[in-house]
Amino acid sequence: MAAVRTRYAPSPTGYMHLGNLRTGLYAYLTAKKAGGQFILRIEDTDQGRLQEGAVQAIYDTLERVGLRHDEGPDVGGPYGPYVQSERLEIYHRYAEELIERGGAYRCFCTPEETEAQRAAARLHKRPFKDERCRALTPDDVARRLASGMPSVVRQRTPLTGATSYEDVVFGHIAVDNAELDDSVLVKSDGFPTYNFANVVDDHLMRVTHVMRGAEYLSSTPKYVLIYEAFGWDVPVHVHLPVINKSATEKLSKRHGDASFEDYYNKGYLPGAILNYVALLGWAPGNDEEFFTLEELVRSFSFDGLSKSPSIFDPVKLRWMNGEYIRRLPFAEFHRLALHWYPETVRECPVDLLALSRLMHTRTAVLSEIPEQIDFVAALPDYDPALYTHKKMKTDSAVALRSLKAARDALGALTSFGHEEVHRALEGLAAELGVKNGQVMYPVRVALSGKEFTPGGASELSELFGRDEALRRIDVGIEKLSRV
RNA sequence: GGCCCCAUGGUCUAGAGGCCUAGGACACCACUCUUUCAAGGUGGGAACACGGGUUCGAAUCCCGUUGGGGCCA
Repeated sequence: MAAVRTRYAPSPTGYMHLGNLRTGLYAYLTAKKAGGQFILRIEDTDQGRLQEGAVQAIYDTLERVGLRHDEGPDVGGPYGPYVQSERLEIYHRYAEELIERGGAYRCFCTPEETEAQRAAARLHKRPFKDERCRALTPDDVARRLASGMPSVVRQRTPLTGATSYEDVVFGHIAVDNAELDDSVLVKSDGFPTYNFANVVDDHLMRVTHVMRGAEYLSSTPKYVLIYEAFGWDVPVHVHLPVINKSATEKLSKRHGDASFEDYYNKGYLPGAILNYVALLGWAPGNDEEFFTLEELVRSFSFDGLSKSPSIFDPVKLRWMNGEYIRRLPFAEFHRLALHWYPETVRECPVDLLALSRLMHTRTAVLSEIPEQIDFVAALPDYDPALYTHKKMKTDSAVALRSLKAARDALGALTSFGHEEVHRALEGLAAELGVKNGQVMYPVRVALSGKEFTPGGASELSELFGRDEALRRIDVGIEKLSRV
């Protein structure tokens, strides 16, 4: 049996949405699991929808998630070109051959005429087959062509019989040929449609497993007919369940939905995104849910693919990203976090490593870092009402007393590590006969001006160092004195 | 509308006739740890769409209904 070859064939029409990425991932896994080749092909025949920079975005995304293609526009390969707009000659040649073989015909109808036939077909509840152009003799065609009449190439779908194929995930799919429309294969501008280009390219590029979204499930019989008309082997088909945004909406790149770029730019790790997306529509058969790309290659199997569409859950992605971040070696987390520390924080005298240590378990998404540390470079102005906290049993009087005592206690420390500070504050609470929180909470608020912070009073004290810590406590004392 | 496909908690899913008192994960709730918030630990609520068959036995097989999705318009 020939080596397994799969292809990922995105259209450069915008950012890469996650469902698309997952299709690429599964194609990659299928090829690599079998030691075969993974091909990248750019499907840019829909010239109207091309987007500037979209091809680059495809390269960048594949690179970031580690899906390396063996053949493609940038790396070359024996079956190029790998960009459809550069293959026009090839499509024309095969279109002619298909016409000769009876699998297609030239249609000279104007859009109006076609629409009229369509309407008539609809009225009779029949699929659209262009009876007039189907009946044209070779001479008629030659004459019209010579006179410069514009034309398209249409698939000649059989009037009788049935066409079927075995889909790996959906099983036996069959349709009556009489139900099929004669769709356009080559447009009047000379560009092929997906319907034609995908078949020609997959065959010429020796693709063994065609993997694509389930939305193609019901048009695949038409493609099978084309393979058969050419006398080509029909590749294995693997249709993947679609990923929806909600029960009623699907993920669309037009709405700027879940695109890889969006998540990547927000500080999601490529590995986490890929891992999450791998599990939408595929399950390993056990309870594992963390996989590196290599592990996916090992575990992946068609058996685990599901048939029903799934809904993309950003909340679970966020959780998974948090897990990935927590599992990062500390040095690696620090390196990543640094990019998200504002200039003011990077330039202030706090120990950034200590800050990162506080942030490591508290970061689910990198982009959420700035707001969590917005009190570090400068103490924000805050409402002294913060000092009143029911659960901590503090009010302004308790807080004021604690802060004053803490000021003295901390001022006397010779070492300002968080353990020393913690011990000192604990001792202070005992001395004052109050609960730990009645001292800790006000100190933490004074240090940060915030209700919630990464780390508590002692960690923040160490972070700021004695001078800054005492200064902030003084500000708190002053605020409370004015209440 | 025609054709194709799908159907386990809110979500992702395990389950390929008895192992199911339906398992895991996210989310949610409670408790715990505790110097706030996270993280961690413990516990909890929550599903086989419905109706018929087949079978000693069905989430698992068959048919229908309902619901959802896709393709062609």
